[in-house]
Amino acid sequence: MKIDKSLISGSTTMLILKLLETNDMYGYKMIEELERLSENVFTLKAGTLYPLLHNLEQKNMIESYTKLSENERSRKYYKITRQGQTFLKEKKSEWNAYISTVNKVLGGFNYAIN
Amino acid sequence: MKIDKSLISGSTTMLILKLLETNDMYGYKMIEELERLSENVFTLKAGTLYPLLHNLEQKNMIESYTKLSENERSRKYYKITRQGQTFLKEKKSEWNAYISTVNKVLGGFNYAIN
DNA sequence: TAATTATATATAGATAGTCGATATATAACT
DNA sequence: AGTTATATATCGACTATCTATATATAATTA
Repeated sequence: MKIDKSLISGSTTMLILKLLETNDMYGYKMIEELERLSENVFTLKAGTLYPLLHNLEQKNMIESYTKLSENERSRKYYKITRQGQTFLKEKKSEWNAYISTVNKVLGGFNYAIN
Repeated sequence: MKIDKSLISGSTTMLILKLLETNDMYGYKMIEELERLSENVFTLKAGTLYPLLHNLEQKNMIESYTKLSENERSRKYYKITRQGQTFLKEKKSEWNAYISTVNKVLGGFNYAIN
């Protein structure tokens, strides 16, 4: 199912931090992972991800380091910081509050008198 | 709980159409109703709502009519169209797919090998 | 009665998140 | 040798939302 992109707005940061909670990861891999885990629903674009990563690093939510292998090219890995973990926890709480509130409005009966 | 506004992005149209599914309503009342139903979580701003209503009307999702009362001022009521009802149904499906996908990513274990 | 607050609608400019397009570079494949 | 996949980056555009401002009337308060 195709989902209106604007709905996804705002949750990307949370999802990226969630990926990093488990493993350090580089940008390109995040795109693939998000696609895989979401079963092709979230197809994050490079033009969205990289500026977002730079922004999160600037805010000290993540840290980067470059890892080199002999036969591999250098990749820029990101690691979630203590601050980033706290932030993720907050975002998850907000997310839960948000969906329960939307569902309240969607599911609830409207007693309005107008 | 205070929720990051950017998370809410995209669901406003759906929530407005949901309100209109039950009753015809005027703009100002929608703001109040959304605040009441969401228990003060969604505080939609007039500067957001009115352009959104104009946009929905232009797309034939809603229709407006002015209702006058002797001792009351004139209010601009909105009514959901057949097209708007179909659209709302779609938005709800997207919404459900969206939250289940986010939760899949948030809750799931990460088997990634990097 | 005058001033203020609540109701009601509207628009302009700013900001944030995302996208498509484009650029660059290297590894792998044909 | 040329193309495709991998990997990172930036720019300009678009959309949704916000704040601020404007206007007008009804209701309340000083």
